[in-house]
Order: sequence, then structure tokens, then C-alpha cells
Amino acid sequence: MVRVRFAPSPTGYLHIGSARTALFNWLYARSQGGVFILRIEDTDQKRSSDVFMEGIIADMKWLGLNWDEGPFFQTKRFDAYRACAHELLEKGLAYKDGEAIIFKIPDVKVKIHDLVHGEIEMDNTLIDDLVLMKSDGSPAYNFACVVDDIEMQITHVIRGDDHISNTNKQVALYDALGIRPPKFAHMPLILGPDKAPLSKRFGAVSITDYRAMGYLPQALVNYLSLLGWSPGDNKEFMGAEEIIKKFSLKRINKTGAEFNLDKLRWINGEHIRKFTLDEFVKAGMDFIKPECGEAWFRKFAGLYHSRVKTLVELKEEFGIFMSDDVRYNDDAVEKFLKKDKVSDILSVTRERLEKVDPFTQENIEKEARALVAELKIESADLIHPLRVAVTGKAVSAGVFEVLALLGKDKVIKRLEKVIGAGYGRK
RNA sequence: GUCCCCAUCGUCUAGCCUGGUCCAGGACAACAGAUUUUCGAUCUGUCGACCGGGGUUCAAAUCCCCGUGGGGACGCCA
Repeated sequence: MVRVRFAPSPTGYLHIGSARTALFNWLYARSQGGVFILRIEDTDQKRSSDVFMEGIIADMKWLGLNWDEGPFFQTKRFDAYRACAHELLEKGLAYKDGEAIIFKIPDVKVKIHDLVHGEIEMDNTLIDDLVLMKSDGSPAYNFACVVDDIEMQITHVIRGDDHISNTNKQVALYDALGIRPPKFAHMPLILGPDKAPLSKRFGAVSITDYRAMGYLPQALVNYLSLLGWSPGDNKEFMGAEEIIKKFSLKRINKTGAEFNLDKLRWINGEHIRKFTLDEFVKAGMDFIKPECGEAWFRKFAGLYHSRVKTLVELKEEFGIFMSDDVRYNDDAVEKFLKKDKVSDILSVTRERLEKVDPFTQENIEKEARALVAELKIESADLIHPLRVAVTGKAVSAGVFEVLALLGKDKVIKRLEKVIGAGYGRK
């Protein structure tokens, strides 16, 4: 039975890199019918906080990375660490240094078989003895980690490359304790554009940030799974079920992967488009928390379902419908409103639109097309200025459907404001 | 400094283990065209890589060695 764990320390929000580690452990457990355990490594009481702990748990849930056992807390297991340290002391494998207990690392060369990297040789004569228990009575990382992994019967340790140099120390501890070590799989790190590990300098680094930026959990799971792993069949857009089905440790690669926002955004767009309208409406309402009713929001969402790649983009479009304080884009005004005749055309359009009843997309379009024919102008000569006048932007969903959704009152009000401003009169 | 890891298009990657099917495949981005009232979506196309040098071999992106470059670890942090 495969048993894996994710062991974050609550000294910050769930980082993109940690989330990927959690994801790979989860994927492995789910693909093997194994057990996924959550363990909180909160031994550093100065830096740990409940706020971060709760944040990490919330983000794990949001991503859908459900665990089978835990969360366990290291601060509640100090007795176990102490007992184990004393056992090593009695066996003469550790010694005291003041209040601290130190493990004597045997001077041997060790070979570690890593599931990703293959054989790694290390020389333990080169490393210092290992602190087991600190002077303040708390356990040191490498020790607590091993004691817990034994207790929790962890079979596979899947973690970042940065832990490779902890592995020989931990293996020495397993040997001293007479326990066979678990299998190790060290995966490549996620890097920023400068090839250095993702840092605040990059901007958003926590899952919470990405949620706020309108990314979907399924898109993050999909994208993160592709960083350092690939299904090998050229298929990249996948749901969690499919990824689980295809996942294997064997296909994890060894090279650090740069985090690329463009691709995340593309995948997010794909997942949005994969949504049924019901699902999209629900995601949109959860994110935007609109004042309007669901029926109206549903129509709005339908217009933008294939036009936005993040929920934030959807929210921006939403704002255009809600507030009559239209923000006019300078370029759009320059290009479509400041032209001869535009004011006249908009005036006539306003008069005609006022008579359209009911104010539906079909009726609006019929009236507009008729007007275009009468005035002997191109459709574009009416459509573009109309769009800018009403939305403030040169891009939107189809004008006629936007107008219908906006409603006659708002449309007329916005048109009058633009006409009053006298654009187009020279 | 010492030890360890890594090296295919700008980016993510397939191929490498088991050498020939690879004048290296896919995706994102970029660019161009088609379509569209704009944008998006969609379709088509273009651009673009085996870090360098030696070796092994009839044959190397694939195996070996040496460089170089990048990263990590050397905490009573985790």
C-alpha cells in the first residue's frame, strides 16, 4: 500500500512550488490507490502561525487535494521525538552537547536510489553530525521528519530537489534506527523567468494570489502537473481524473521548469470554455458576488463565456454593465467617435432605438440595419461608434446583444451623454 | 570554497533507459491568412532547439569523458 505525505510548515501561505509538491504526492496516491497524508511541520514556533496553517488547509481544499489522514501536527508529538532521541543516546549512536542531542553521522559513503534521478552517491565523511533535539527541547527538521515518516509508515517521499542533500542524513538515521528507508523521488524545482526559484520578486507566488487573479483550481492543477511531468502523448489540456490515470513517477523529468503565466492563462481559458454555462455561471457568481439576479447574470455570462480567460477578466466586463460612469478608452474615442458625422449618426440612432419595443437583440439589429441602409453608410460606421459610445471600449461582445442586455434606459442615457459631449462636430 | 543535481525551439515538453524509423514531434507565446460588426473562439500556415569539445560506433539528441553554463545543499530554519 502506497503511503505518501505532504508536510508544509505554516510559515507562509501555500506557495506555488509547495502546491506542486502536494499535487504530485496526491496524484501518486490517487493513481496507486494509496493514502495521502497531511502533516503540519510547525516546530518552529516563532515563525509558524495558525493563520498560515488555516490558509494552507483552505488552499489545499480549494485545489481539490483531499487527504486521507491528518492533519497531524509535530508540536503535538514532542514526546515521540524525545523518546527516540534517548533511544539513540542509549545505543551510543548519539551524544549530548549541553541540552542538545546530536547524532553521530557514520563516516561512510552511501548510495541512494532516487526514483527520478537514479543512483546518487554521497560521502558522509564530508557532513557534520546532525542535531536531533535542540537545546530548547524541540526536534530538528531532519529528525522529526524521519520519526514521523516511520510512524506514519510512509512508503514514498516525493519532494523537491532541494532536499537531495538531506537524504543521506535521513538515511543514516533510518539505518541507526534499524528501519528500512522509504523510496525517494526528488522532483525539479519551479523557477522564475530569471531561472532562480520563484520569489516575491516574480509577483504572485501563493495559491491565494492566483485564486484572486481569477484562475480556476482545475487550471492550476492542470498547469502545475505539466511542470516537470508530462503524460507523453502530446495531450496537455486535462482534468484531474485524466491526469491521475496517466500519472507515473517514472515520467517526472529532472530539469527545473520555468513558471509561465501565458500558458497558465491559456489553460485557464480552456477550462473556462470546457465549462457548461451552468458551471460558468456558478464560478462567475462565486467570484464576482454580483448584486444582480442570477437570470441576468446568466445572460451576461453567456456573452462572455468564450471571450475571457480568467474570472478577473469577466469581472471587468461585468463592471461595464453595472456602472453608468463609463470609462472611455482614449484610443477607442479617437478612432471611432472623433469623426465627421458620428454625432449625427448617433443622434438618429438614439431616436430610432428609443422606439424599439421590445428592446431585444433581434429588434435592435433590425432597426440598426435599416438605418444603415437609409443613411447609405457601412454597417461598421454605425456599429463601432455605437459600441464605443455605450461601453467606452472598442472591443466587446456583439453590440446588439450588449445593447439588449444593458436595457433601453442605460443605452439611451449613455448615448445622450456622448452626443452632448459633441464628438464628431468640427 | 566543498559536495550534489541539471542541460532539446523564447517557455513547457516528446524523443534519451533499449543508438538508425529525428535534415528532431507537440503545446504556449509571436507573426501571417481565413472567418467575424470589434474582440474572443475556431481553422490554416510561418518562425524557432539537440550548450561546446573529444571519444565509442557503419551510425549519437540518444552511450562515455572533459569543459562551460545554470541550480541546490553545506543552520540548534523547514
